[in-house]
Amino acid sequence: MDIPAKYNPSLCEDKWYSYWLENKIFHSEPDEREPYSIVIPPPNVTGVLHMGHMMNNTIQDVLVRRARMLGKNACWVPGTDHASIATEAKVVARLKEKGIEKTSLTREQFLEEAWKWKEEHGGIILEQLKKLGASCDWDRTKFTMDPALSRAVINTFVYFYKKGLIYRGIRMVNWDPVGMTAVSDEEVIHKETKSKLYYLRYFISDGGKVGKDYIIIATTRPETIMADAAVCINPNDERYHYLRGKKIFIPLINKEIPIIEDDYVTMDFGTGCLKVTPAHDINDYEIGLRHHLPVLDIIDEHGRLNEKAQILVGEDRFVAREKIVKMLEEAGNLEKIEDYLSPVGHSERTDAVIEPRLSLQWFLKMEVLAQKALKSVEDGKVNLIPDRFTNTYRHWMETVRDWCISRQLWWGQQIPAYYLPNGEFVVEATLDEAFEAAKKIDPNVKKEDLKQDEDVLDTWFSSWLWPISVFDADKPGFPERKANRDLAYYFPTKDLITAPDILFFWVARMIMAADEFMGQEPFTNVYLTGIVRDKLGRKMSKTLGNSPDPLVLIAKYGADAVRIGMLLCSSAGNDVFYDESQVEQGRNFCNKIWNAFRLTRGWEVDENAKPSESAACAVKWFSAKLSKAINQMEDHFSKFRISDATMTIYKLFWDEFCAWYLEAVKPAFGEKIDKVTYTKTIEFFDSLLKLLHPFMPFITEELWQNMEEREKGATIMLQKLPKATEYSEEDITMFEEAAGCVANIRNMRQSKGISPKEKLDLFVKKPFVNSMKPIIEKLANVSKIEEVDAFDTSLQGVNFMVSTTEFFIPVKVDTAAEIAKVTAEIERYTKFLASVKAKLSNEKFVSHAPAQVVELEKKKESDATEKIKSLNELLQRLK
RNA sequence: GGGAGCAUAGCUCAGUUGGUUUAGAGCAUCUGCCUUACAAGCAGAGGGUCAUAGGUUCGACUCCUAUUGCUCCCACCA
Repeated sequence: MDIPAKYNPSLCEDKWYSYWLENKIFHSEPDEREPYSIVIPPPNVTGVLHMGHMMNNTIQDVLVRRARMLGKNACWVPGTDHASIATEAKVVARLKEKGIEKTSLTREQFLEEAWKWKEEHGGIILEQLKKLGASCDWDRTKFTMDPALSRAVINTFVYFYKKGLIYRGIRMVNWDPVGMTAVSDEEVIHKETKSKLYYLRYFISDGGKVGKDYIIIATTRPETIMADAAVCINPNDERYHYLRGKKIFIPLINKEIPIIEDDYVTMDFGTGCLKVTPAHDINDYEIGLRHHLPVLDIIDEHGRLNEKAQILVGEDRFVAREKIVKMLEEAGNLEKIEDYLSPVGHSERTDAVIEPRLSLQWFLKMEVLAQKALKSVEDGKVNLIPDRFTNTYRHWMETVRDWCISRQLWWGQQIPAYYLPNGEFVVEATLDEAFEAAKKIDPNVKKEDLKQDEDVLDTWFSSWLWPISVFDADKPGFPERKANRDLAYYFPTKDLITAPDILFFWVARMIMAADEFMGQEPFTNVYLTGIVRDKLGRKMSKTLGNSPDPLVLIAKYGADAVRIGMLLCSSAGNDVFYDESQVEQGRNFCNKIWNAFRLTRGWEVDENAKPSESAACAVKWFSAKLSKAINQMEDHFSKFRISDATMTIYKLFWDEFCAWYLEAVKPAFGEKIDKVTYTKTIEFFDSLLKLLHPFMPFITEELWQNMEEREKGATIMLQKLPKATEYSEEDITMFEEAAGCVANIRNMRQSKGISPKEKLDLFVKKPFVNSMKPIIEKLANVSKIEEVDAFDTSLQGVNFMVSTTEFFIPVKVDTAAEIAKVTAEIERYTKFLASVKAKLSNEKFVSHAPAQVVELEKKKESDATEKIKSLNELLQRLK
């Protein structure tokens, strides 16, 4: 035998992946079969594979491969997301390393750099997915900034603008001073942050001069006092009624501002006095609107104080905070400082502290879109798995605010709004169309006078079209897509596998877009995977350095092992605690499969021999077991219980097929195996490999190809998954009884130090009806099974019971130990019997419980009574 | 502050309309085996008052209430 004893994944993974690619097995074209389509959640184009991707894509691959083997036309569309903020930040950083500032480049020059970066790094993550075995249709690989996809985005913008859902306005937005752009509410992460509450003295104006009296105002942001427009008190706060109509001075700059009254102020928080800074706080902005306060913006786009601040100009807001506190202290305006824990908004992408900032942005009205998207889920047209996410989904959809879709970046789809010299604008997909439209406003306008909006669109404004746009790429029209063959065939997709943290960012918005443009849901099931955490429960992250490199893992253990490791610990919606031992388990499993193959491969077949009795039994039993497992797996898959399905096939292969079946059919040393059993075994093995294939594509292909001579281009990938047949449950229970008997005998051998090689006699009390007796003989190494009415009391030996059948093996025993064991057994059963009897003597139980439950208890009673009786007899004999 | 979820063996989790469960699995642990497919293996064993306290019920891991601990989401008290 020339097969090595250990499976070496590196010898077959690349080989078979190339084979699949060469034979275009992942590629799908519409045909008469039922489609099964999945779109990949597009990873960031500049990203690298992390454990979350591994988990996510393994599950997708399992589903796709399974669908393919069920005879469906499976299509898994891969691609990447341009991720505007993240990518732009990386490009800016790279330029900086070269000593180039973004501001020194033109938009075109910058974009050239960005595309270069994309070409260099964009494919990395997809190449990594190939190592995992992902059976994506690579010919359909898309990028959210591909010309056709970008066109779709622009057309969508124009469409919503003309529908009146997109508007432009000055609003307080979440400003990311590092990314130098506005971000949407969803991109702001609130973190509990340790900060300080500063109590400042504001002196009351005495006829335009700084008076002697002061009030104390608590603030977390002393650096913004220069932008204060008023001090606000609650109208019901009698403590401050004396301030009505008075004015007050801002410390340091001595600017006089009014005292105003508003219900917004909480009397018992801080001092009950609130400094109102309309330009730098969303609430203050709203108070300002109510009281017509001036808005003074003293922080620039970098988060630094500008000249309007008068002091500390050019200082970063946090530096300014430190400095101004000192200045206030020196000036006698600082009362005290308290530690304070408060939620502070951070940018999802850059982690910068968000600065509320007034700016001119584009918004999409969400109310109606959200209502419809909520209905899709509530009506069950989209199933969230697990369904408890429906609650959070509903909450979000009911409280959603308008979506800020403009970003002050260059990397992305530029907003198709064109400004006329007079400040008016038109929204059209192209400059030519815009020119036509502009002429209607101003007949004298020249094309070159039109200036396109500088901003780009939020990345999610392109990814929400993903399940539509990936099929539409060869058609210029959007939303004119009726005639698109691929879209008509593959849309809607079936399942979406993604992480719960982008349920709102992405999933909800895809539902909105699909409803708007396709009039139906973009997918039926949304399977939300857990977040992969380390053993300590921390989220895997680059900064913590606790995320293993998936490629290193694959190199070390093999892709199949990594996949099994991920699958075994993945239950929907629950966080996943990753530990390398799971991958190790996967590797061991590969090895087990490999060695089972080596065994069958090494058998020599005797064409004329008849199957042994034990082999015949094993075949009968295993075919029943196989069918049962197939049914169980189908059930698990229908409920997205992927880890259970994995465990079902894992145990079927290892515990049933290897540990019992192969042992039962294995010919004695030096002997050949009969043809019938051999053929059956290979058939079973073939079925098992097919069932395993979606989980472990590489090793199964390798072994399947080696089982027999295959045609050119043949692959296990396209074989039909075995179907369950009618089977007898009795064959299974009979076998289990026999196996129980074998286990008892093995146990006895071990405790008595009897070698497995030593043949034993086995006596059993009549009647012993079991069709699997030969299994006992072979696997327990029993020379004969003799049925008797009563055991020979003159023989010393060991008794044991399986279910209610009594067995006896004559061997030398330690009588005292045996007595102790039996006594303990009797005690245990007596206790159990007592509890059953108590139940049965309870009239209420007998009258209320269903008949079959009562019957069951009665059976337990009689069984236990029986057992105690024979145990007592045994005890007598021992004595 | 509001909402959701979780708590079962050392670890990770099943337990699917409350009764075939005297609570299961995998891993880990321990014991014995280099048995001619596999020591990445084989054969066995031990290990849980199902977070706590009540309640409903003939019967509760399962349903209800409260408490404790953890996690996540949402939220403009300076």
